[in-house]
Amino acid sequence: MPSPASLRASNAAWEALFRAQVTVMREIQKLPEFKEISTREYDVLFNLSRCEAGTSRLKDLNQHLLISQPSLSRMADRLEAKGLVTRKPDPTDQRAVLFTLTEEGARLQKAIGREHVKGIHALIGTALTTEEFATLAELTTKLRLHMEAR
Amino acid sequence: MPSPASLRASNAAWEALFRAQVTVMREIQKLPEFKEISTREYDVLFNLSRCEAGTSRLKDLNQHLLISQPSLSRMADRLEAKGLVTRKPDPTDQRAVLFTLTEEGARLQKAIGREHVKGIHALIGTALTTEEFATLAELTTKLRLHMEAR
DNA sequence: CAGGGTTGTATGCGTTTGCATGTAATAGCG
DNA sequence: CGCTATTACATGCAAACGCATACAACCCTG
Repeated sequence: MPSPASLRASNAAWEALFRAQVTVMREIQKLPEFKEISTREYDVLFNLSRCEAGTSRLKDLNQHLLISQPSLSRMADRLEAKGLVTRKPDPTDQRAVLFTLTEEGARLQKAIGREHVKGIHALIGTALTTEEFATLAELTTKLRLHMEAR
Repeated sequence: MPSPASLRASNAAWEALFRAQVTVMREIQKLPEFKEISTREYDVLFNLSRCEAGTSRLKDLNQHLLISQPSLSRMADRLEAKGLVTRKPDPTDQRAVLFTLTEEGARLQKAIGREHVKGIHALIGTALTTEEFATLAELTTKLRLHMEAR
């Protein structure tokens, strides 16, 4: 049975984190860089760009996203149709499909990413000090790693 | 022109915050308390419960949510059909509609809220110390308030 | 106090989503 | 080995979403 103080601390933090995320994300969605593709689609391209050779299985990619597996499968259809990713069978597992950023996809991701960096900074750059941002990054990273290790 | 260090600090923090939110939210959506209603619907009930007399205009409510105004209007239809909220014209502005939690709606929100507190704690309670949670809450609250003041 | 602009909500419509399920490949167990 | 369970992805279908727009009430300026 956790102590009331411990319950309150973790809940207050999650609540505050979630509200902040909603507030920032509302503004991010209005930024010009997300006229061409949605934030969800960009998130897929971004996650792919962090993978070895811009390649990932759909399952592994899905792990880092909020959308369901069927939704990701269909989003992959659309991104493929736009020429931003390719689908290839995984040679080591015939069930799996490897998604890879095309050159075009990688280029678009980088272009949007650069704009996005400026956009984020314009939105929140003066909200906290550099030290506070660093602390925030540390704490949220620690939180995420704890979840992933569960 | 912001310094590169400032750009990096705010972006790294947002990136880490966002990833943590995705990771935690993925697990939250699987919790049993969100079988009956979705996390998005709960979020509406929760926000309403924080309003004076459980009442808010649709516009004001929408300010705190990621979904669009038309989506909220239709979600209100569904919540109304389930008997969780009521719609009444605002006497001070005939254009506006006041949403109010019904007793049933307030009861459900509290019941889910209580479960949710336990669920959150089970997910992240041991990820950080109480002091770290407090710092995280402070920083994310400061970030949100900065956004709202823009 | 008229007339055009603005604001708050609802609705038509095409798109995206999730759930349930189907299919094919792998893993694991006797 | 063979047979069932599991895993990875795709697809049918209904629900939910966002965009554009309609509509009505307010507001404001002359």
